[in-house]
Amino acid sequence: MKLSTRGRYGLRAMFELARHYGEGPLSIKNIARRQNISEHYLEQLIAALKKKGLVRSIRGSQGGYILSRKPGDIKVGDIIRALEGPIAPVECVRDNDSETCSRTDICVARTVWKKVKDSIIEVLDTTTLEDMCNEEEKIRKEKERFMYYI
Amino acid sequence: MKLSTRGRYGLRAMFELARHYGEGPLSIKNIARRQNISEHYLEQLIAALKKKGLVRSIRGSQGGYILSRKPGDIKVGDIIRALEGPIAPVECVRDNDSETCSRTDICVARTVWKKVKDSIIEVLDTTTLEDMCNEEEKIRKEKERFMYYI
DNA sequence: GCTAATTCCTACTATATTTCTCGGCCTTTA
DNA sequence: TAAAGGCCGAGAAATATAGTAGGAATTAGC
Repeated sequence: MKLSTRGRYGLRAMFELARHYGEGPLSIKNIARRQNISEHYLEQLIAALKKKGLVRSIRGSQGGYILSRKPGDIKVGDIIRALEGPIAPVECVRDNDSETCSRTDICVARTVWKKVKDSIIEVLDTTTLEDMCNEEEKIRKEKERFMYYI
Repeated sequence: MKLSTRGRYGLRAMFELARHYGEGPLSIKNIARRQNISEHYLEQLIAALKKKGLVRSIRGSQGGYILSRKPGDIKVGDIIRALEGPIAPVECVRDNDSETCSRTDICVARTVWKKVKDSIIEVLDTTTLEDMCNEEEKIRKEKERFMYYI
């Protein structure tokens, strides 16, 4: 049950954009270098993010990408969904409708997967890019304090 | 972030064994037929489960497999781990040690994945095969009551 | 002891998915 | 008008998944 690089790289790229929110566009080359991701590959990921309206592009020289809304309004879940499709450990719990499986035994497994799905979504949809920025700041300060005492 | 058939089939097979716990061994052919899984493929999955000590085999004619302990003592997490390896959405949170990433930005993403991992494990390790059997029974009873009123 | 049922084992294959590359066109700023 | 940078589609390479094939070893029952 691994997340592919799409989701991982994508989140890192979006985090990079969040860190520089309000400072003008960041180019793919720039993001790719900072996060150590293949440029062309990242291009495709960002295209998917753009399609879902999470980023806006500015074309031409000195162009690049910016978040389409403030970091606090972008959930990690939005990013993962944009890049990996619906969040669901198995197909049969993808949609939230009440379709029941034909066989009870399968349904019981389904109950487990449903719980897993809900718990994943709970985490991803209660964490925003802003939270991640705050977290980073916290870590930075802790490190600083640590250095002080050396 | 999908679970492969290994985990899905494996859980269904184990559930099948749980349903028949105490009734003697169930052959692969039997399980495969009941759960509609390729025999040879299931064989490989069960081999992995056996290696991890979750099932015991009885060789020869009339042989098959039985759970190595009672359904209440087998967590869904045990099964998934046996078939898919460590439960972790990304590599860097696989082990519970305190290895910190060299780059802070990655670490922040890591914090998110760590939370996801913990929430998945929480669900999978608090659900046993017995729970699934009880769940099935509950569903069965509900259906029965429903039929009664028609 | 023979036969049928069944586990056990190793290898192989086909397909799908993921990850990344290539090359070129279009847009905008300096 | 040149350089920076987004946009786009095809496809290559690597890896993982899902399954196949075939046969050896073991045991119950006759």
